Amino acid sequence: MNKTIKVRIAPSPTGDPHVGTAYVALFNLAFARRHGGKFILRIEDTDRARSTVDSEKMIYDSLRWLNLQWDEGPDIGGPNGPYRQSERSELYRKHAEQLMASGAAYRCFCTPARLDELRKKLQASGASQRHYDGLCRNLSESEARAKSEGGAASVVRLKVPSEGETGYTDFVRGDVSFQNTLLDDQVLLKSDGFPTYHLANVVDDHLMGVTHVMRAEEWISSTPKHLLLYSAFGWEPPRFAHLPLLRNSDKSKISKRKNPTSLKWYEEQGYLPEALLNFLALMGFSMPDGVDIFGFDKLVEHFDFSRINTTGPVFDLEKLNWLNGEYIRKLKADELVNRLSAHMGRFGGKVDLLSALSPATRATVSGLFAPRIARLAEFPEMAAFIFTDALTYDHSLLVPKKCSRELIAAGLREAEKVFESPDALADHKRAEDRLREIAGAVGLKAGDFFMALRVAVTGRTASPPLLDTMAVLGAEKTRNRIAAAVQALGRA
RNA sequence: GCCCCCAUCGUCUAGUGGCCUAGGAUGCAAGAUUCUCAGUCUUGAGACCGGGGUUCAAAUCCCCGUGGGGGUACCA
Repeated sequence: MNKTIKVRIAPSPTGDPHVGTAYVALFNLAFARRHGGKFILRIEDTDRARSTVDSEKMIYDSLRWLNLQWDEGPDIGGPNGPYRQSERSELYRKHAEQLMASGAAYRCFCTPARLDELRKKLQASGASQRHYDGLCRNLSESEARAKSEGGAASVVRLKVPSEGETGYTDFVRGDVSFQNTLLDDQVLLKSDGFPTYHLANVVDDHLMGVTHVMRAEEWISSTPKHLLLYSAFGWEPPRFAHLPLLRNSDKSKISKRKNPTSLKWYEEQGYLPEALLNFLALMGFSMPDGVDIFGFDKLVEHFDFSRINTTGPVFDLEKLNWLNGEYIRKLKADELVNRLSAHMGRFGGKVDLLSALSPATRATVSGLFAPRIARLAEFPEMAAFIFTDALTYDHSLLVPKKCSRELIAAGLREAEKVFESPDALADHKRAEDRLREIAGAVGLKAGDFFMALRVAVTGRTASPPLLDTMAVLGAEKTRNRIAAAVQALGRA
């Protein structure tokens, strides 16, 4: 009789929603789905100074944006709530008392100053032993009561065995063990009555029925503390798996100084959620067949701890950009329009430029730019010339290198005539042929002439194919722009 | 300082003792396509941290170095 698998992520609502949270959530969710288990979202807001409701809301928003849906959480409830630690204080206090009653924990009255001193002394000596000397361990009940009643501040500490070792088998790393003598008597309850991470975490995971704890590598050295706590309570601990830590290019733990870490940023830049998820999956995980592009369902299908790496992957935006471009190019025409429209409506100028166009033209324009952008946010800037009526020309661009201004002007004037007919662009090939004829007649190389036309029509030297672009604008606008360019040349 | 984790192309990785002359992807370079840019296609350069073992055989197992990272809080 197997217990239902239950996993969780437990972000702290401090600051922007972190890409590392999404990373860990992704693998937790994949594992849960793989085994028909449940995925819990728990908010760890025991740090009262830094936690904010705004930050909590952004966590929901970002995870939803990524479609990392949880089965239980503060916002949707569940059988083992509340799922916000600030609402569970009483629970932690009771459990700490239970530990004191059983003799597994004790009240400690040592001041931060004394602790500091102990730490410094030990560091200086270079010895390998625990920092806290356990002074208050031996306080009698009456002594402790006297101090308490005298108004002395206290914390609750766990009695960590002074011999033996605590170990476990990590699903991704194998056996890991620590000497108990090196582990400090952990603070369980702070002097403000709030639990530390360790206590809250263990109590919650147990009470919520968490069977597998999948978290980042930075928690490895906390694991023995947690194991000791489970044992102090007489509880069966969950199984642990420590995921590699995302890194900056200098291999240090990913940080916002050196990398964009806010999920909001990725959304604003126009990374597709499915592309970001795919990229995150690539960080430390690989498919049996080696493919790089795969969706969440494929990750679920092939998820296995043996396919997770132990080495911390460097977070490389270049590869994300490539991957995102691949996803953009794979989008169906109407879906691409939807994504671009939604993105423009939400970010940047908050104006959906595409809405000014006919449905058919929207699809055409989107399709023209899809292979040219890596992020949705690049579109409004790159396609701006489509939507504006006032282009400004740079003469040096209008006249390609080694071309004479006169010839260009003459060519443009001829081209202008071509677009006097409303259906001049009905047939791209015919229109292109006519322009080539003009180039030849005026004495310009076709390439140079097309470049001049491109600048005249778009104001820039890089654009989608000229005739496609002109067709989107229509004959009239095309002609007007060419005329404007001729004028601009005249003024030069 | 002490404890723990880790180590294959610049980067993400495949590799679980012989299929390895180390594979793929990205990035880079070159070429093709071409009205520019992008895309697409083709080609190229590019790695087993070092030293000892074990073995007929080691990128793969063991040990020692070295390097990197994380932890060492009344943060999480």
